[in-house]
Amino acid sequence: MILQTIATASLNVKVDYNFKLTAAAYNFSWYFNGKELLIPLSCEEPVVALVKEKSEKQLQARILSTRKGVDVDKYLAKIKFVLGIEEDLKEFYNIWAKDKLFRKSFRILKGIHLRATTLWNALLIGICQQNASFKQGWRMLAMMYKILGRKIMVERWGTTYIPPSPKDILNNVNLLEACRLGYRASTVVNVAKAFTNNVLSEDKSDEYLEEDLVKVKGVGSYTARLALVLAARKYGQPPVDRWLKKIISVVYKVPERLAEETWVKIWGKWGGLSSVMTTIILDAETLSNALARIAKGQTYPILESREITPLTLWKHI
DNA sequence: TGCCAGGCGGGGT
DNA sequence: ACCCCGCATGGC
Repeated sequence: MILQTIATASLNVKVDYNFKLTAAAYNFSWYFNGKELLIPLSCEEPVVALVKEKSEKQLQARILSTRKGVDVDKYLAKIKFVLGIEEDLKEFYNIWAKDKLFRKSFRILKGIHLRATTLWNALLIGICQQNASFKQGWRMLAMMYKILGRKIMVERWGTTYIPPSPKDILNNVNLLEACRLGYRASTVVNVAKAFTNNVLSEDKSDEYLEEDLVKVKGVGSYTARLALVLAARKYGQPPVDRWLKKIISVVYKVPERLAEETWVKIWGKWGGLSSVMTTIILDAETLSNALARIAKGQTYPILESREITPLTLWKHI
């Protein structure tokens, strides 16, 4: 069964937007090939979108499925939200251009937006980052897609994977072991149960607050906040892990206990976006390497890096 | 080998 | 409100 194009649309971009960086950041090879971006839109049907640059300020989106009668308008709205092409970051840029830690990356990264994902997938991403290196976390997530997700064929693209649904996880708990999640596996199961019990619902993903998400055992403040950033573009409460806490305390010369407060003072309502951007700026280097780069003043990503970084992940996995 | 890491919860104070 | 520890797994 091959997914075929059932609709095509042009998307006008009105804000500062760098498609390639946005598509590349924290992505896998089965979703981005350097030119075209594949966005999974629905696991049931299944439906995906393929997006590429058409011209300056214009993207082309194709919607692909196995049947014709899908709700094109609904999916187009979803594609726009995922891409963030209506997200105005002017205020964020004003801070970025002047901030001590950020300013050197401004020219390189201006126009990058975070791609949004589902609440469920955002929680999986967060759980995989818990007490693990950046590489280990993304490898764990990749294994979940490959082992528990749905492998599908897409016309003029090839193979891709749809992330496993909560049901897929609960029906194949035995396969989680092969994903090498360690003790994080039980948190994945708890979150999957929360979705199948309707404690959490994808439809309400933009209504949730941190306090709603941390009710799930294994989901703490960091994971909840990261999920709100990635699923709802809620940036008000920044995810601050040990890595970022230390970096903030070094760069701004404050005790670690004041790191979050300092971050919010600098970034205001954009703190959550800045937290994720910091990992991109420093190529998600391990803490000691990140601090060495800060000391050298290398506070911008190496776009052509041969190592695995947030912006080159898609070349490796 | 034996540490330790982009968290977390449970148990202490 | 804090502090402290154990925890699966992989990397060095």
